[in-house]
Amino acid sequence: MTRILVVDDEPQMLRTLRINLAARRYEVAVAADGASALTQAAEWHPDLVVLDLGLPDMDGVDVIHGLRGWTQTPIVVLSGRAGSQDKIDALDAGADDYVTKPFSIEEFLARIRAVSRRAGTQEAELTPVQIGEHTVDLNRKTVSGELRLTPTEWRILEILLSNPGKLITQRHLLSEVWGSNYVKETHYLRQYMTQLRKKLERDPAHPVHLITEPGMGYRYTP
Amino acid sequence: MTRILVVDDEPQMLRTLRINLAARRYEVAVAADGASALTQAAEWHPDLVVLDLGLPDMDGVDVIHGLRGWTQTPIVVLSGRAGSQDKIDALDAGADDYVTKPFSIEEFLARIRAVSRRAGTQEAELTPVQIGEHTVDLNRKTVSGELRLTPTEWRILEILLSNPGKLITQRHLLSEVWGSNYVKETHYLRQYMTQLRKKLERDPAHPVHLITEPGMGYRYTP
DNA sequence: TCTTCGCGTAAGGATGCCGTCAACATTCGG
DNA sequence: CCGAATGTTGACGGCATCCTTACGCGAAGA
Repeated sequence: MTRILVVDDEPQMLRTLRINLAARRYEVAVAADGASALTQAAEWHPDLVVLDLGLPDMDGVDVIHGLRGWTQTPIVVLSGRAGSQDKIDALDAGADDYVTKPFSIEEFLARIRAVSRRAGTQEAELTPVQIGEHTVDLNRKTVSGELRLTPTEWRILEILLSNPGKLITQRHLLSEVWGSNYVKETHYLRQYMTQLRKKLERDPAHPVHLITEPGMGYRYTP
Repeated sequence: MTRILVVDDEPQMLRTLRINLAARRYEVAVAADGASALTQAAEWHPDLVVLDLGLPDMDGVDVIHGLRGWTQTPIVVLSGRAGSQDKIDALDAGADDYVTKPFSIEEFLARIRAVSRRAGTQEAELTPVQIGEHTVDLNRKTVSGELRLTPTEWRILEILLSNPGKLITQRHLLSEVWGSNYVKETHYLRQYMTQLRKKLERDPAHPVHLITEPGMGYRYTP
């Protein structure tokens, strides 16, 4: 399910967007100012951000810069200002589309689809993955054999499994799962990797699929 | 250089767009109707298509479908029709953005940049490199044949392989890998070059790809 | 021929990282 | 309000990687 973060300070607009997006089966989170938008995005990792430029605490373009510092998540800007310079600034800062109020909700949804279609090459239905004697289905978040994984375990596994054979640096894992302030806390990873191996590997002491690359990171090998 | 195909039947508009795009160092080709647009696109393989919906010979949405049948090239639609249903149809057919006339040329250019920026992020993959009988993939940090390299080995190899044929001075390697305070410690390099050759070269005593240039530095020759 | 210098190779000790166990804090559902 | 599941933190032994030292070799020059 596509996760959308809606950033707007007008309760009326927030309500309208949330209802319409939820009706289309999007998973929606909201933020009312720039600061909480940035923290929300870092924690929740939305697939798309809808951003109103008229925020109370900071300039909308700065919010775009803040997001683009670490993520390529599509950004659709909403704005009451129709001036072309505003559009140019927002688009060049890294926004993917710019919609001026008032707008048709149907057009807005079509633009959401267009933008996330272009971004969503990864969304192409991941096939279930075999790890030892277990089958992991990332789409349905299920593991064969009465096994249950915790949310954090899923987030780690998701990153590793969707890049088969590729080395994922500790830095990347930590910043994706815990946020960029936790880049040094490598013992988190050690902790959860042992958990995952205990649950998934046939012989947790000699892992075959969840491999450590000393000094660098971890790797899933099929 | 980015290649843009402009499809429009009004000579005035064609002229304006071509001049403005050329001034921004885009390479421009033009087409005046849907049929020639499709053949032009097939022959010329543009990086982006600017498409006016009001063509004389066929419906604009059909042109989009025709393009989307074989290419993912970004499409920016121009249209005089501001109706939201037109936008929805075009976007859902596969267009990436929709601009209504009249429009600011600067805004239009910003949207061109935004769309082609998003399309460009999907590429940028380094191709694996052959060394003797081994294949080295810098992206995934893998070597064919159950071989594993240490972090320092990777950092050295990364510098050498991304400059094929070029001489890399000892000074440069040392300062990149160990820092500028270690510029004199050339024995570090000897140590690690031996290791790399042992792991990668067919005959480590007579290297073919990881070459020493006495007194200067090292070189990777494909 | 002898000397000097830079390079390649080998082996051993030091360091830092990793895996693991265990305790504590926090969250969540009943 | 309580208990269980999850997340966080600390401690410690083992081991891979890195650094260091030592020595042999060959090329260039005196």
